[in-house]
Amino acid sequence: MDTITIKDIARALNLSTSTVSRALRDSYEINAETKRLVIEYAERLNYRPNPIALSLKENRSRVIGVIVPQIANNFFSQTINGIEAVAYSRGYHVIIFQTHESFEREILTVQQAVARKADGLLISLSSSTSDVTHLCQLQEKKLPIVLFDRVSNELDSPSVTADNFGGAFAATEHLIQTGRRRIAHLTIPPYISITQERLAGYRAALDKYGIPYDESLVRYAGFGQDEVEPIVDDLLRQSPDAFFAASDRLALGCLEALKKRNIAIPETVSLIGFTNITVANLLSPSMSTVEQPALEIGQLAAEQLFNMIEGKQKIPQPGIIRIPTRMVIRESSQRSLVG
Amino acid sequence: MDTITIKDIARALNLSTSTVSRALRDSYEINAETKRLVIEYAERLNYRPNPIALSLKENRSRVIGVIVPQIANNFFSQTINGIEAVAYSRGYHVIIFQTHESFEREILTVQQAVARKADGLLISLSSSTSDVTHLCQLQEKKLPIVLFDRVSNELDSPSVTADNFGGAFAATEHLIQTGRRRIAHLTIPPYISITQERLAGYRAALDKYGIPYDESLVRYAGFGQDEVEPIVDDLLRQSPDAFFAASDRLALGCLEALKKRNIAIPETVSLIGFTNITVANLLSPSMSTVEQPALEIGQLAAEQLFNMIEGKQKIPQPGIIRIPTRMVIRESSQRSLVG
DNA sequence: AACGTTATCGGGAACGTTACCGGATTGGCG
DNA sequence: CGCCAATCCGGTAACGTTCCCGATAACGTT
Repeated sequence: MDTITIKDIARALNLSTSTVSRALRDSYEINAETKRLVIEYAERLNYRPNPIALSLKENRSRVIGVIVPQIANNFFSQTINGIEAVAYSRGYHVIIFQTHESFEREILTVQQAVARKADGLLISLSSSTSDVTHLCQLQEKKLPIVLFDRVSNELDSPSVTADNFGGAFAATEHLIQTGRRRIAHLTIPPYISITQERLAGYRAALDKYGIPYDESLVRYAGFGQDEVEPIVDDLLRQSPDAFFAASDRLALGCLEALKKRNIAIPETVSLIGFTNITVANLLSPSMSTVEQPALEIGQLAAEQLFNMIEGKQKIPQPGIIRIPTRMVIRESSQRSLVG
Repeated sequence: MDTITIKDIARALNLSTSTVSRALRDSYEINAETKRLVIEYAERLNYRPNPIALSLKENRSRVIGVIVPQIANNFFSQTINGIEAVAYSRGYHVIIFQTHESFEREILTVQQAVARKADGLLISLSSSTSDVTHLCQLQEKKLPIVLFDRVSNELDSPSVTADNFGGAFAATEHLIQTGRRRIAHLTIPPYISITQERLAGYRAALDKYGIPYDESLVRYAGFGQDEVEPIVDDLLRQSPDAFFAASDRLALGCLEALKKRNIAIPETVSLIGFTNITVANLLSPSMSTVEQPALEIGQLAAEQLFNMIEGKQKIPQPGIIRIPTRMVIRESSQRSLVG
């Protein structure tokens, strides 16, 4: 309606749109006086170039798409924070998509992002995604893609994750060194890369200390509301002396279930989580955690993406960047008096 | 590059672009056979209309802007969840902006959203915002705006908030009924509407029970990292027997500070927070809270906005929709044995 | 004096899409 | 047989912007 365009300026100043355009972009072939006139007038009317027209012309949107399983999750909202910081500093906007852990929605969502002409995609795969051909196709069309956290090695794209193997190894080793032997591992659906890596770290630590790997101590939990409790019950029948939980939600669900059953932590079983909640120290008992640098993961992933977008570095080096985790020992995994 | 357009289809089928366009929109003036041809071909090539071209033509973006102080905050990320659900079901996309509690950034951010041609704005004001003329101007330009949570009555727009007065009243009354008299109120910067409302609820409850309002028991905390602790220290000199904290962050900071000083909760002081953290029951002690229905606030706010956008209901009814809060009593505010 | 240079600007096309207007062909009807 | 309406389709402008190509002077160069 009253948004003013380059045409309005041209008409008012008796110039052509091309002249106005060039004056505003400070072209050398425009008279200094004319420039001044145009710029002053534009300023006075608070002219802003129409980004949509720009996008249509330049075939790019200055928008990147971020696809995550869900945003109401501490880890992801922190990651998005990091992504946004980098994006905005480069003049890009961020559109966030949620897959809600559904493969179908992931496909739809990716299509949406592409239709919207996102200049690049930052993706953390849904837990039900085992096949990434929908992403491979995009990559063949030269759309920059960077994976983070939930990555896949079937896609030749840069990836950024925490050092899941190292974190899981450290957590398991810590439990062993505090006298635990039957360490249960409660983890997320098996397709996801991080599940595999954490499981591998867990097994490697067991190996190192000559503890046989017992499959019955490992359980995969989905993302349902009340899925955790029965699984914990089930695991308890194997009489574990420690729990290593692979995510925020699982660690908290685990803690809740154990408290509900009046199982002493850490006396009877100790507990360590792979999580990013900020209140771990305020829990009862305060919870040991392996922390992932979420903000940094987001920043790095975004930087990788912009390197691809702007550097025209078309050939993605499909390296995985691993960021070290940090283990914080709290009450829930103290050496048990019994052990 | 290889994104196919209506022109490609026209060329391939020896038709004009207008015919293709109408065929795809199922116009009555196109032969059924031609339609079939076009639609089949489009399907085969996986044609997707270019939303940017559409936006330019129709002067709307099918994008709404959400402006919040920060996303890495349980309340806001839940709210955004609600907003997204409604938006996506209506075929809109959501771009999220963060103000980081800065007035300057709020102004910039709003400008950004407008320049990006957002069809409407969903805003929760920054804590340093006392002046909303930057929003009034937009409203005069007929841009639909809906405020939520941190609202302002200086703007004639629909607003959606929790029942802050009622929640604060209930929390304070609960503290009084469990024998507390010197109730400290730790709250957020005073400009924000919710601060005023919660303070009013607090005072009203005191009034009802004939407890004089003591200004020295009320403190305003900013959003700095280590701001809470000294304030708690300061408040403790007034020997309060209860704390009513007005946000997630403050309640947790309060809990941490009190635990650090070995002050028994709830024996010496009891504590209730105005918050949305999901782990309140796992804290030590488990924390009483007044919960806001964040998801619902987001949904309702979004629906209000879409009513304005689509219903062309240009004249906003500037009513405030208040959604009831829910008080959950846990250990931190149990009746003290002493009192 | 004829030509090249420089400075400064305008015209038009293009990005992908739709809407308006107009045109062609056909069939029906008087 | 001629006219009109219906059916079906094409051409073009427009959304806001940039860029390529010219155009027009004024000036300097040979």
